[in-house]
Amino acid sequence: MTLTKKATISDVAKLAKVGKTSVSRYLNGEFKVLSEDIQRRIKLAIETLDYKPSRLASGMKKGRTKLIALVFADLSISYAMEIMRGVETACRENDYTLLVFNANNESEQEKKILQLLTSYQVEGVIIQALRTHDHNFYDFNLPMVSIDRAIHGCETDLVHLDNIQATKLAVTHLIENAFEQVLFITEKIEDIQARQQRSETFYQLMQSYPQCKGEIIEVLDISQPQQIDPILQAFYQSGQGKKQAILAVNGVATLNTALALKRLNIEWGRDIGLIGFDDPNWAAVLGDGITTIRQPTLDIGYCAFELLLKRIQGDRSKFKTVLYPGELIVRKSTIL
Amino acid sequence: MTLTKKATISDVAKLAKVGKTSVSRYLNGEFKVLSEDIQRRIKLAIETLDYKPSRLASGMKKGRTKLIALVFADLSISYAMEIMRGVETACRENDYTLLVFNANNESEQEKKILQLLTSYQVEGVIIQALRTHDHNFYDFNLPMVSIDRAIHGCETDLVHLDNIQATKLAVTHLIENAFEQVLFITEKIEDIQARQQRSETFYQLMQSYPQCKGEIIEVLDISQPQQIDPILQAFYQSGQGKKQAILAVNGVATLNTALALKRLNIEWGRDIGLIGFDDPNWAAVLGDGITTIRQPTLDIGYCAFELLLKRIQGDRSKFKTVLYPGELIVRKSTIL
DNA sequence: CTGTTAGCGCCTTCAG
DNA sequence: CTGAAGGCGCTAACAG
Repeated sequence: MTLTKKATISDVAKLAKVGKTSVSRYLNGEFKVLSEDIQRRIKLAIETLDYKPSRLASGMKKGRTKLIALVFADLSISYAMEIMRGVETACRENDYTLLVFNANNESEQEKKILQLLTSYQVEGVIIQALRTHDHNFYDFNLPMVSIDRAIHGCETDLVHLDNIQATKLAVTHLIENAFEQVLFITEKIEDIQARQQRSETFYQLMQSYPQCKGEIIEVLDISQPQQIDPILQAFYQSGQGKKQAILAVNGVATLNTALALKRLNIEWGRDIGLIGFDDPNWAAVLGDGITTIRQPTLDIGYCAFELLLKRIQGDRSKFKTVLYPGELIVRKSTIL
Repeated sequence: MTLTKKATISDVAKLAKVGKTSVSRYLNGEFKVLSEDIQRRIKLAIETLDYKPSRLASGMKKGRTKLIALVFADLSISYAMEIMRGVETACRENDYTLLVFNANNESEQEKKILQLLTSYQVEGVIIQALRTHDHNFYDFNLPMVSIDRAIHGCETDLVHLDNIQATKLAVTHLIENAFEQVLFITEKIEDIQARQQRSETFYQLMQSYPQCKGEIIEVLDISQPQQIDPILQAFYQSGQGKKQAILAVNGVATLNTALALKRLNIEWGRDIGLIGFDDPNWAAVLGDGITTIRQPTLDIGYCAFELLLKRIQGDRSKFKTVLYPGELIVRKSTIL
């Protein structure tokens, strides 16, 4: 219930009748160089004063703020949230604190954020970059690890889903279930690595299965019915009794595809197959469940932090790319 | 591409051939007290040195770190995410930076977090407290606004859904649609305010409608089928031709209720009515859509920040509670 | 208008 | 083992 000013290290020192240095040492766990007696007195003083060391001050002095930043291209997708949970968990376990930023899909914003980071002397950054950026990442002298996408012209550790393996999983599943015509539907690919890899892998894999025809459609705004409905309709009508499926590039695409199918009165799991990347919590309950390829998002976030921590601690080894395998979650939507 | 040490205010001052004070003033926008000439020189120096002021240092000096904290009881629910987006947006617009914490439903953790906050000298806190806490919030001398739940023994500004109005919305809708038996299903209420208010309001409202029988069921772990399935089954069987509906206390409850109904082969929108608080993105696509009461989550987050900012800026007025009205989103699940 | 002087709270020599 | 002195980068008086 201290209404008094916040206690400082000097207050503690005074009360414990020791030098500030000893208190500082105590705070930093250098117990071997402190007599039992002094430790006890300091401990007591700290408790009675309810003293909390200022990380600002110590951070300024040592340059170690115990702050890391997490920068998202778009915070509004549930995927970002899941990643964040992983990072947050790792932070908590390692006594780091998380600054969260949302570039909001604006390059200008992303740039500003990066500036801010140096202002706060964060020790490192985990970033899901906005495509291949236009501003310079490379004059950015901070430990950094990327998630999802490599940053052009700026080598970093990188962690993301093994898109090739994951796509293979999806395609194999479709082939095994005797689908004869598959539409890969994706948002504007731009230079977003996951979308590129998934669509390319899809394209290449389909070559090896003559019994099944693959097709890729890139939609500008996947949430616009007028853009997506006719495409799906046309695809469906082109089926002519063939067994058809749709593969959606991510959670958003899956949801919007499902919505469109509803509007068109095409039922997945009966009229058509549906499978999507990401495994949002609603996937199990849409219709009789939608088959998905799940990403280990928590692990990805956690791993990103671990890589970052190593860099912060001085790891100078070659940049790593950590790929996490996807997991196929089979549900009714692909069992026609 | 500066590989050289980070520039400091002194470097700028030296290069611009002015005093540090002038640079400081420049940085703080006190242009009226600076000659054009000096301003120009400073500007130039800052640019050539790529100087970025350290918020740590200035924060330490002025006590204004431009940092605020957002503390969640549970970061894993999508509701938290949406709130966060609102807060983040407000932060961005006001040049504040967001520290995000997850108490992870552990009181111990929440306590630690609060400690940390003072370490970083955050200027304020937005908190979704863990129930009525066991540790002391009130010796916590920081601007603070709560979301969702009031904090027992610690008055703060508070912003959340108008649960009374929202519940009324739901009940009225059900009555208007001639339901005769309604089950309110909720997770363990404990002392979580939203759950209390919703269930109590439900209970009271039902008194005024003799034509409709209300019932409240509190489930310990709503995601456990063995806990929820038999309850729903029993309720359904007790119907005897009456028009029945289920009202779920939040998004999680809605989802789990839907899952259970699926398992029990009871179809919402046909066999039974279903309506839930919160409006998660999947609500529109579960079955033919689930009727919901939507919370303006973005606004709630945004508003929380605004209230906090006022407090930070010295507002000492009486504590406010801001209630946001819910919005009824009618879908097929309540149109039998 | 401008610069000098003290610190903010802490950590790091460097002598005891 | 311990403490005094100096300084991290910045700002707030106080002089000029």
